[in-house]
Amino acid sequence: MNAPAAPSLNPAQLEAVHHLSGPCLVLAGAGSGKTRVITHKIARLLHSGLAPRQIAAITFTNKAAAEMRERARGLVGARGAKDLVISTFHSLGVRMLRSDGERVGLKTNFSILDSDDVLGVLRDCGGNTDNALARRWQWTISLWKNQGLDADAAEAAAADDDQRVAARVMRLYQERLAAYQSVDFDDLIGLPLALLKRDEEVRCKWQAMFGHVLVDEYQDTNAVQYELLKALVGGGPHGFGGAGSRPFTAVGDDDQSIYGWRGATVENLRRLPQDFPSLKVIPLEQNYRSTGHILRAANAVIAGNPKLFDKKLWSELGEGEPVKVIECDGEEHEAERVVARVQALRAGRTGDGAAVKFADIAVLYRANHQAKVFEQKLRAAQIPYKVSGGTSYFDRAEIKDLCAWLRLIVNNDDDPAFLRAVTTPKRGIGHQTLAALGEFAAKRKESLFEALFAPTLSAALKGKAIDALHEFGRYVNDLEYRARHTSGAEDARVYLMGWLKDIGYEQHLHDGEDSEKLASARWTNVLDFVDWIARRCGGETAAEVAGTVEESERRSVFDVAQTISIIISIAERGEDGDVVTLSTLHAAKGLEWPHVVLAGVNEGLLPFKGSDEEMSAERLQEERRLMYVGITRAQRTLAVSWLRRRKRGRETVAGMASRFITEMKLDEAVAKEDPRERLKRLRAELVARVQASEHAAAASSPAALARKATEASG
DNA sequence: CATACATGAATTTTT
DNA sequence: TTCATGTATG
Repeated sequence: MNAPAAPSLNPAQLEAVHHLSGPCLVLAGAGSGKTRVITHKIARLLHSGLAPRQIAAITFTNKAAAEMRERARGLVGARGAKDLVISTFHSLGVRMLRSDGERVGLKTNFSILDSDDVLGVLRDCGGNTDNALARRWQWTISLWKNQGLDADAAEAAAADDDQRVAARVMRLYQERLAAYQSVDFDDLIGLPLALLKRDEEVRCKWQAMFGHVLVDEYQDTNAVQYELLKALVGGGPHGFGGAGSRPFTAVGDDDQSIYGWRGATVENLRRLPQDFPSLKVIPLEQNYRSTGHILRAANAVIAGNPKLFDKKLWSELGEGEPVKVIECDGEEHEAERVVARVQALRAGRTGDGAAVKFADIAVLYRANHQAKVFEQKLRAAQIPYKVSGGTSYFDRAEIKDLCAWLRLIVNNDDDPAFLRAVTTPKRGIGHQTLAALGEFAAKRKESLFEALFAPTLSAALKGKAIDALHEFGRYVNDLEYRARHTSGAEDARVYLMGWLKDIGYEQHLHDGEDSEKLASARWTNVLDFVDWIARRCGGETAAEVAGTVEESERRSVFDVAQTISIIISIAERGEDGDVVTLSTLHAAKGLEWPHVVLAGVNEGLLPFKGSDEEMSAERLQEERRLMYVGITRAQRTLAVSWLRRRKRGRETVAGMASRFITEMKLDEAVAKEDPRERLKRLRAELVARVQASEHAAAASSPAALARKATEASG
């Protein structure tokens, strides 16, 4: 995937790579080889004399960062790639705060709360409010922070009572975070920015550190991230932006901006030429991914949006096949037809007849719940698949609980783990106690766990609370000791089950869950997890670790726990071979497949329309970009399906094809098709079909199945 | 206070 | 359909 078709860079790419002296904006259309540009530019920068550590490439996801490092390694070798600063905005923020956070009142080993933790804190702040309200607050507060507002600014700008309440909760929340010596994800951007703005010494240090900053997916930046970028590249009268800044490269595509709802703003693209008058804007318009029909459909759809910059994709890959529209009776029918198409593609009975793997095929849709029917039908047809973008096994609360304990056992100073473990299950240690402990620890610049055994703690806390904390601490120490001396799957299982019994975890699940069924489902997950860890402690017959079936080495629980985050990330990456991908459109961004089906392309679903809000022009434009992103994921064939009847709530309502299907102007495309092209295509299809029927007759597979598949593909 | 039933609402996601 | 929250009843 993502393999460049061209052996060398095209003129626009070259220009982008060679522009080292000033600010540069690369408008990288879908499939135009932007990662190539970034990696080649990194190589060029190294060649021009910058040290690896002076080059910062910033991405949005860890996955993107890992991929970029991999690609860079391929180009400049392992030695050069190792010291490149390739990281996400957030991990760069962590780095800055770990190094200089003390200047904004943060001890060096502050904790980072995940969104579950945040929800808990917010519920506390609001006096044990219900989940839904707390979630709304979380949402609102996060958006505010993304716009660079603090509690005061938010309260001043609050539009109604709800927002005023949220702003007051935000103030409490910030106080609580400070007391816990914790930050949330948004703070990982906001606090470094505050740091750079406030402290000239620190600002100079970081500005001097990076000779060139590259930002990937620039259209996804929010206001605060843009400010942080400006602060990093410096220049200008106030040290931000303007003339005299360090050179940087922003790579993005306004047509692929699909994260406005979480604070990203295309404004950042609009402002870039204004804030940096010497900005060099370079559009990359040659697409190396998709065939003509697909690209034309994409261009036609996106033409419905006002454009910021002039840019139109073209391709040398030939016309390919026309985009197919599949009209379905309902969701079930849609899933059946999609499955049939998968089978037809796989049997090579469509397109140019090249061998098609399951992994070459993706089904993309607007909302997660749409995956369900496809899963059912794919399972029924025995087609392997993976769902990307859904909640992962490792995101489940119970698994995170246990991981927190293991993290704490391995690293006593992991404060987020401490906070989670010490309160799950509840053991009479509340936020009063924890706030006091946090404050105490912060003063001493110690982790919570260290602070817990300090003799002077008794000055800050009452005896009862201290007793509870000490008991917890002793228990964790005991667990740690035994974890080091327990190895082999069987003993590990005993150890882990004993631990769960000690902390009363099963009971905890039943207490927290009012449905018995759900509680036992969670407990089953826990048992799976225990088994999963135990197996990794080895010593058993034929333990299947990383696919090998050899007698494995015995490893201690401690060792296994130590590598748990790595194991999880590998398990999550799922190098799971030849499977069909089911994914939301959002999660599909940046990926590509030879064959793509866009499912449920209905008015109301894509463009999505909630129950009672009317759609603003901006919302519609973002939906259109989403459609554009979907179309441009396809390399060789694209099918778009929609539902004549759609379920909404309990009732079934008439479904309408999305306006985006009309906007693709498919009829026009076929009509304008070169007659020779068309003849060639039809003949190829015919040949493929004849071959297919021969193949079907020869194979033992039921003829009915083959007929069905052919039907659906034609 | 806990359980049972009714009613209403349903995006997108990374760190 | 499913999930979560609210209300009524024991």
